[in-house]
Amino acid sequence: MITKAEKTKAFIIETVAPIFNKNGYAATSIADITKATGLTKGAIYGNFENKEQLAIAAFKFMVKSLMREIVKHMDKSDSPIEKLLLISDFYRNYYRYTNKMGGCPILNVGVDSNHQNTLLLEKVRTIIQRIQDQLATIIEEGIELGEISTEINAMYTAKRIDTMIQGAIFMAYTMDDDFYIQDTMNQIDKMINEELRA
Amino acid sequence: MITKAEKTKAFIIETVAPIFNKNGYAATSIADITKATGLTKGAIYGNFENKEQLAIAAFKFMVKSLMREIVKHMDKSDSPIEKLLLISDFYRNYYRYTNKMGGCPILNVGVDSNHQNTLLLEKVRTIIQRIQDQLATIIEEGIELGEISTEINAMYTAKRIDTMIQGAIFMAYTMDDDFYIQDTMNQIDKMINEELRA
DNA sequence: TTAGTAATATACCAATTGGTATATTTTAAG
DNA sequence: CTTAAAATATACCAATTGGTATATTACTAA
Repeated sequence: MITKAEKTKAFIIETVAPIFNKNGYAATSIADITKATGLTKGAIYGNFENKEQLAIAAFKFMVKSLMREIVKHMDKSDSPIEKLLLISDFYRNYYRYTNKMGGCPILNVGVDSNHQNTLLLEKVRTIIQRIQDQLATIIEEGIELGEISTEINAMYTAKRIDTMIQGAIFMAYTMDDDFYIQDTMNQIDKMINEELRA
Repeated sequence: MITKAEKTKAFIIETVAPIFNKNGYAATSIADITKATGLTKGAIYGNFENKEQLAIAAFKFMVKSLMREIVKHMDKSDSPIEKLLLISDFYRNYYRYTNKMGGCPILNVGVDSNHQNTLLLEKVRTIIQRIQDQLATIIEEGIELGEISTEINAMYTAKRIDTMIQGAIFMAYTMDDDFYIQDTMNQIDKMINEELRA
C-alpha cells in the first residue's frame, strides 16, 4: 500500500532534484527546499535523515528518469550498431531535455561532489561505470553479430564515447551553445560508421 | 613600487585559489580563507571588495599560470602541427599538474558558477573562447604553411579538440583515473596526424 | 465515533554565514 | 625618532545554516 509519506517523499524528491542540480549541494539550503515544496522542516526531516540523504535521493531520481528515457530510445532497434546511433541521437535532444532539470546531473554532481561529498561522488562513479558497461556490452554484441569489427576494443571505445559525450555536455552548458553537442554527436556517428562498422 | 598590501593580496590569492577550486564558491567560507591564510577578516576585506571578487581573482590567477605553462610548452616548436602535438603532450601531465591546485579551474568553476554566479561564469566563457581562438589560429597558420589540409575548418576543429580535452578532464577527475586523459590525447594526436595533416 | 498512530508543523537551538565599523599595529617618509 | 597613513586585527552585526524536540494535525483501523 502507498502511504501518505511515500507520496510526500516522492513529491519532495521531484521538487528538490532540479534545485540541487542547478545550485549544487552546498548552495542549496533547507530553506530553499521548504520554500520550493511548501512544506516545513518537520516534513522534510520526517522523510529524510538529513540534507545529504535527500541530495542522494534527488540524484538517483534524476539519473533513473534519464536512464529510462535513453533505454526507451535505444530499444527502438535490436541491432547493436543501430542502438549506438540511437544513443547519439538521444543526446541530440539532451540540452533541451536536461535544461528543464537544471542541467546534466552526472556532470553537475560529479564536479560538485568531488573533494566535497564522498557519498555523492560514489553514486556518480557507479552510474558512469554502469553507462560504460552497458555501452561496452552493446559493442560486444555488435562484434558477436558481425556488425562491428573484431579489431575494436569494446571497453576502450565505450569510455571514448562517454568521454566525448561528457565533454560536449560541459561545453554546451558552460558556453550555453548546443552546437557542441550536435557536432560531437556527428563525430560519434562518423566514428561508429567509419571505424566500428565491420 | 611594490607595497605591503600588494604582496598580501598576491599571497591571499595564491593561498585561496586551490581552496575555491576544490570546494567551489558557496562551499568556501570566509572562515576557510582566514584560517588558510592566517590572516583576519580585516586583511581580507581590506584587499578585496567581497568574496566574489576574491574568487574571481583566484580563478584568474589559476588560469593565468596554467596558460603560461601551456604557452611555454607550445613554444618549443614553430611548426603549427608540432604545436598542436605539444598541446596534447602538455595535457598528458595535466592530471598530476592540476591535482596540486585542486583540479581543472575551467571545469570546476564552469560547472560551479553555472546558474549561480554570473560574473564567474563570464570569466570562464572568456577563457574558453580565448583558448579556442588560439587553437584556431594555430590551425589556420598550419593551413597557410601547407602543413594542414585546406579541407579543415579551423574553428570547428578547435572546438572539437577543446571539447574532447574537457571531457577527458571531467572523466579523469570524477573517476580518479588518468587513463581518460591519456587515451583522449592519443585520439587527438591520431586526429592531427590522420585528418589534419595535408 | 474514537483511539492510536503516522505525518507534518512550530518553535527553538548553537554555530556559522558574509560583511562592517572601529581599534590597533605596521610601514615608510621626513 | 616622529608622525601620518596604510594595513591589519578585533569586536560586533543581523541573517542564515542544518538540525531537533515537541506540539499539532491528518489518517486509519476498530
